[in-house]
Order: sequence, then structure tokens, then C-alpha cells
Amino acid sequence: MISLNYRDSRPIYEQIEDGLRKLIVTGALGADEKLPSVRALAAQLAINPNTIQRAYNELEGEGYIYSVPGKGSFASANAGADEARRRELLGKVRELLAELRYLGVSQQELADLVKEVFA
Amino acid sequence: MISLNYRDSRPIYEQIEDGLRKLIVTGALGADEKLPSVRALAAQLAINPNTIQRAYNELEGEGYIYSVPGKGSFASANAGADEARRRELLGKVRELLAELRYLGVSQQELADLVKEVFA
DNA sequence: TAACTGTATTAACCGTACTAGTACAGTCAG
DNA sequence: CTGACTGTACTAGTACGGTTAATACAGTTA
Repeated sequence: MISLNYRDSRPIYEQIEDGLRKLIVTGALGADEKLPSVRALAAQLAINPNTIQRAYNELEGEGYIYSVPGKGSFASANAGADEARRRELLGKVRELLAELRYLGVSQQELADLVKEVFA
Repeated sequence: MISLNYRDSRPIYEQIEDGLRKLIVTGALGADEKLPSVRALAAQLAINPNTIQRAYNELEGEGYIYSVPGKGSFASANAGADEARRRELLGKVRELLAELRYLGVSQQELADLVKEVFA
């Protein structure tokens, strides 16, 4: 479900955040679908439950999931309300595109990439 | 020339790397143009020269600049040879696009962004 | 009741970013 | 040649944050 890369300098909880966010935005995790419990995912990944909780906490702050004490954590129906993150991501994409252009990637190739993602 | 954000969790040397990389790929720093010396930039940013050196080191490893002992550091003529970085960036863009789609950004809007970068 | 859920708190360990200080060799203008 | 610049290298110390560990508590549910 999620893979960790210990060689990556990025913290584990961020890798988990990204992994879950990806599952949600790609539709692999449907709305109101139950996520693994904090302890279960910790056991599966062989890491501390606190690290999982931290990832869940931040994802809840971003609106991607919601947690109910005693019941569990679930994928949010719609996280599209996060305008700040949208602008942040657009800024990142803009910088990456500029560098890719410099690296010789054609406009056509990038346009195709956009089409592919929306296909 | 370069601004640091101490609230950012990312290391200073990475922020410097990104700043210089941006100056290079946007053409603000032309080919073989001289970069500030390790000590000069360190003084300007009020940080330790070692941190600057680390950033320069990594940028040289990526081919974005080259350094000559005794002379200085300079922007590379062509950094397009870095195929690994190209693929890395393309992967990142793909993930960002998927999330932006989920956040409600239209395909047209992203296609326009590509056009704008290449304008 | 028992086993699950999320949540909270505290202490400790450890990697690493960063600083500080120093040193050496190459370059270049005076 | 001299002196001031350049990049480079190394060591030592500090500080911060990620991660683990061990508990504890309250809500949920079969």
C-alpha cells in the first residue's frame, strides 16, 4: 500500500503523507473509505505509531482525511477546498516546467503529459 | 539575489541551490558568468561559508556550475546533459498534476500554464 | 467485558544541518 | 614578488528535529 525509502532524506511521516495523498487523489481510496488504523499501519511498516499519527494529523489538517476517535480515519469526500495548497502546487509546477524547458524538454512533450494525466 | 527562509524546514544549502538553479535556468545568470565567491555570498547572506560551499558543491555535481580553484565559480554553458534530473522532474510534475486535477484545476488551465512558461 | 479505535504526553536517542576556526594551494593585479 | 583574492578541506562543537519507546485515557463496537 505504501512504501518507505529510508535512504530518502525526507522524513518518514512526509513520505506516508505523500503516499496516502496520492492514493486519495488518484481515486484508489474512495470517499469515506477507511484507512488502516494508526497501530495497524505502524505494524505493517514496522515503525512507531506516533509517526503514523503525525502523518494522519497533518493530512487531517489539509482536509484530505478525517478522523473519528474510537472509529478510525477515513478519506475525505472532497479536499478541493484547500485554495492555499492549490496555489502552492501551481507555483511548484511553474518552477519545474521552467527547469524542464531549460533541460531541453519540448513544449509538446509537456502538453502531452498534461493530457495523459487527465486521460 | 537570493533570499533565505529560516522558517522553511528545508536546509539553507538546498534553498541556495534552488535559488541559483533558478537564476541559471531562467537565464538571469548567463553561461560562464561568475557567481559570487563562497565568502562573499556567505557574508551577504550572513551565514557560514561552509554552507555556501556545500551548495556550490552539489550544483557542480549536477552540472549547473563549475568551479575553478583560485578563480571562482561560474554558471555552466549547458546543463541539459543531466538525464537523471530530467526524469526526476518529469515524475514530480506528473504527481503534482494529478493532485491539481483532484483539487479541481482544469486541464485547460494547466495547458495554459505550459504555454505561458514557454512564451 | 474485551478488543479495537484515535489522541496525548513525556523522555530519550540520534542523525545532520549549521557554525566556528583553521589551513593550504592556485590565481591575479599591483 | 607580494598581498588579496579564489576554491577546497578538515575538525570540533552546537542545536534542532525526526523517530522511538512506554504509557495513559476516552470513545466505539461486537
